[in-house]
Amino acid sequence: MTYDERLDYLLSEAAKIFADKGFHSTSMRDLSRAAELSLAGIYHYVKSKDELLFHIQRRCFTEVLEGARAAVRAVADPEQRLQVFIGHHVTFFAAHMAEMKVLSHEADSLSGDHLAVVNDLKRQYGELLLEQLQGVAVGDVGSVDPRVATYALFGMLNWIYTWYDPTGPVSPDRLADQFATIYLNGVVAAPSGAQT
Amino acid sequence: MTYDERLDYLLSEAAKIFADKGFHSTSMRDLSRAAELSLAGIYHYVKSKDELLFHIQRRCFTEVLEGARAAVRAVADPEQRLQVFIGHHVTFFAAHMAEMKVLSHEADSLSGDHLAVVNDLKRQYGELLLEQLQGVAVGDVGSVDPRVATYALFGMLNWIYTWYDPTGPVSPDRLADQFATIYLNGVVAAPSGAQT
DNA sequence: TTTTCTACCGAACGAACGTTCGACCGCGAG
DNA sequence: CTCGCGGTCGAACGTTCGTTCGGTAGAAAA
Repeated sequence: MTYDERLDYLLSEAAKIFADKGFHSTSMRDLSRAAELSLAGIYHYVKSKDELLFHIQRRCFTEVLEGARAAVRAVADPEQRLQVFIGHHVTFFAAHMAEMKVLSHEADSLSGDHLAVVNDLKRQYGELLLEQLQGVAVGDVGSVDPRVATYALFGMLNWIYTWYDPTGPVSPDRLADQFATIYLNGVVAAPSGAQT
Repeated sequence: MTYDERLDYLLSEAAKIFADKGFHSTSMRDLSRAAELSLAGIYHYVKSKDELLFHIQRRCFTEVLEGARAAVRAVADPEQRLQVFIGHHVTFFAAHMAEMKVLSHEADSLSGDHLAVVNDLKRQYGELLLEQLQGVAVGDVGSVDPRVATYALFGMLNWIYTWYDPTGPVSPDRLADQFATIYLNGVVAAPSGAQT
């Protein structure tokens, strides 16, 4: 096992435990057990517990950001772009539950430079969504603040770590479709007739 | 100051600190400082740190549940009921930010009986929303699972603790309206014409 | 006046925490 | 062969944690 593989393994095991018990309730001893590495051995790969969380968050956020950029680049229609953004987020979330839960739930367990870096990624991701939102008219004649619409969607999307089971009856693809339907057209049946 | 007032004060100060630093990062010494009570004195009012969190969560959840029940009882139209439910949740959230953040963010910091009691309240609250949803047709001809629709709304609503400032430019009432618009009719402008 | 009880506190306890230290081992370079 | 170094470890460090214990002050009850 190379150095990089070992680090990967440590990070992914750590993500699982952080997701399960929370960052602050996880001890370095828990991690050493799960990563099959001595307590002291962990410090050969990371400087501190905080840095470990930082690595997990930055890596995951970078990946989801780049994935989303690539996904929306592939289609032209604004409404479809928004759909694709949602689809990518949900699918990625379902495929990386532990890391994404850590990203969503431990958003302010970091501080200082670490927090600043992650917050900058968050800003970029939010702006990417905002751009997609500008393509579709928001609400009935602009009565909805785009920033509110952004946070509303992220809430819907990120909340899934509290309840969703990717192996349950609702597949990630179907979940994505349903979220897109709700967010784009609402929960109330269209007033009969006209629908895409 | 009576016993009950003292306990209230302790609970509300504790809620603020839990909201600020998280449950596990808050020490009993932090609480004793904020509540102007000695460390040992706290244990005259609660049996443990866990019980303290439990009191905060149960009290807040009971209040929001009863408030929501009263709110939807007051109107008859199904669509308006849903609107009222959303309005109540947002307004209550904005008025009790600390407690509601603790409720949302420390959902599984409890265990055993305490967790079971809070989860039961959560179940009731979810069912109340589900009942409101049954009044309006969900999605275009039932393509959306009501359970998914429920979680989607709760995500939108509860996520506000991560970004919303009730004293900022968007008032709680306006936020509620915008959430209702998005959730009921979607973010895409209606295909021209017909709108309630 | 004496007793009882409620509210409260200082000091301490044992456990668990994140981190560090010094040493050991196997391996490629010299 | 031996030297140095990257990877690993057991043991310990100092600190902080949640909780408990024995006791005090003061008001109410006797």
